[in-house]
Amino acid sequence: MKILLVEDEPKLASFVKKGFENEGYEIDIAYDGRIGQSLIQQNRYDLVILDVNLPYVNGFELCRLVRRQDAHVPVLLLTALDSLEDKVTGFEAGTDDYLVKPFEFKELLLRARVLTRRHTEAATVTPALRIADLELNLDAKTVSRAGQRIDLTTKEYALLEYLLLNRGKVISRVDIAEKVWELNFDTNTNVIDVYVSYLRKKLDKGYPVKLIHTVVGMGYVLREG
Amino acid sequence: MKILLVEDEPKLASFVKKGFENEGYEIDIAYDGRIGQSLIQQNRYDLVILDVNLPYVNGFELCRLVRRQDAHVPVLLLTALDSLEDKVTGFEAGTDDYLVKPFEFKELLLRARVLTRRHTEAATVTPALRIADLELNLDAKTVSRAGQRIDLTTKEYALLEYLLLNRGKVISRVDIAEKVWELNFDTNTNVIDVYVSYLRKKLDKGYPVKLIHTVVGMGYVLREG
DNA sequence: CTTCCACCAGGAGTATTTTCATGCGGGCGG
DNA sequence: CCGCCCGCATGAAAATACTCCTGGTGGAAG
Repeated sequence: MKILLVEDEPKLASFVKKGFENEGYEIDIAYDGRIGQSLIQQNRYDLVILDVNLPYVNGFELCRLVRRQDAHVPVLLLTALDSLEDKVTGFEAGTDDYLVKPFEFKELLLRARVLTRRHTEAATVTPALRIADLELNLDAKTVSRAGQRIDLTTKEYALLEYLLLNRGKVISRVDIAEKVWELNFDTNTNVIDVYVSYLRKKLDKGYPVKLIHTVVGMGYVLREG
Repeated sequence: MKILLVEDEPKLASFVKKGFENEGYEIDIAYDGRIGQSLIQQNRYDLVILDVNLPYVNGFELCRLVRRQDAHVPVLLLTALDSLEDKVTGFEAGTDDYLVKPFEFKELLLRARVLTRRHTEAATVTPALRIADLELNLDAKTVSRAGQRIDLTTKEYALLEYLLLNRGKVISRVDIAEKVWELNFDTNTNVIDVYVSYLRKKLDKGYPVKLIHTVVGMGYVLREG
């Protein structure tokens, strides 16, 4: 989530910057309207926070400019001017919110969250299982180690997913047979061993740190080192 | 443009009502939380304005209720409580804006406009779906690759749209059957395979980068490379 | 009547899954 | 100490499952 703050008071700017950074936002600062303008043109922000009183180009102007360029970036005006007139000007310039100084940072954060909410909603959250540098994407059904994509077959994937869900625990062959192969009775097959071997070939081969470990007489376990 | 105002102070309510009506809005009033709740359930509003201190069901509760029902209606909380705590509660309940009494009507109007604007924009502006150089226009129902227009039949389009909405995710045949063909039962048909084949011929043939990929035993996925 | 679309069926070609056979190594009894 | 057995690993073949394409049918639309 990337924010642009255009604010000429250095103290306030750095205070706000720190606050957002603590919340995991990435934030750029411009100390005057002209710099703000060029940053807006060069970057894609998720939110623009503008002070109104700025050198060279004021916040209202800047807001209009943003709207002419890209109607979708949310804008929040931040100003000491509490008069209704100014609010009208601000909203007519196309701002999405208007916060009057002095304000508490927490409120700015809350309002910023609302304005950026729809973006995060649109972005699909991809839950990922991981251990060490191995990552398993449940949506894409893909696996990567050290960023390198590894193609697995259905059974290989199912086995790895089960082991990864239980990483750190020793899993018996019986458990694996039930959960991954849906075999409840005892067929004397070594298919599990074979698939563990396949996974080792694809996941551990060539890496100094092995992730799949055999516990003799017990089963298998996924853990680092 | 239809608004619901839930406010137990008759004077303020009728004042606000008149104001909005002068601006061409249609506005319903509920004098307590319970009535508000039932109105929300029966109608489709473009904006809901809630007082926080209400008989029976307070504004925070009502806001949460709205969010549980329909995440998209904009909500504006209107209250005498100026404490940060209450603002936090309000925003956590899912409100889009928070206005402290006493306020000037004009400001309420401005903020209401912003909220409804954002909503209508979001509803009408349909961004094109795309992956790599493939682009699908949801309004025009057209598809192009590398700028070249591609004609698809209705079913082909429906299938592609579904895959593109879920790009990056592996989609099973069962899902496709349900969502695109509306088959919930298991007919042993291979239409899906056939249509994927059609899409491949039209979309991927002749391009070095294939977008439609088969994940054996799982389904299909749209991704680059 | 012709064309286009949606769907079905069968078989070739692949990929995956399973089985089978063999090898390795440690622990144990002789 | 030595050989044997057990549990495990692995390569390769066999069995199976899956996917894809071609060609064809019926029906709707023009």
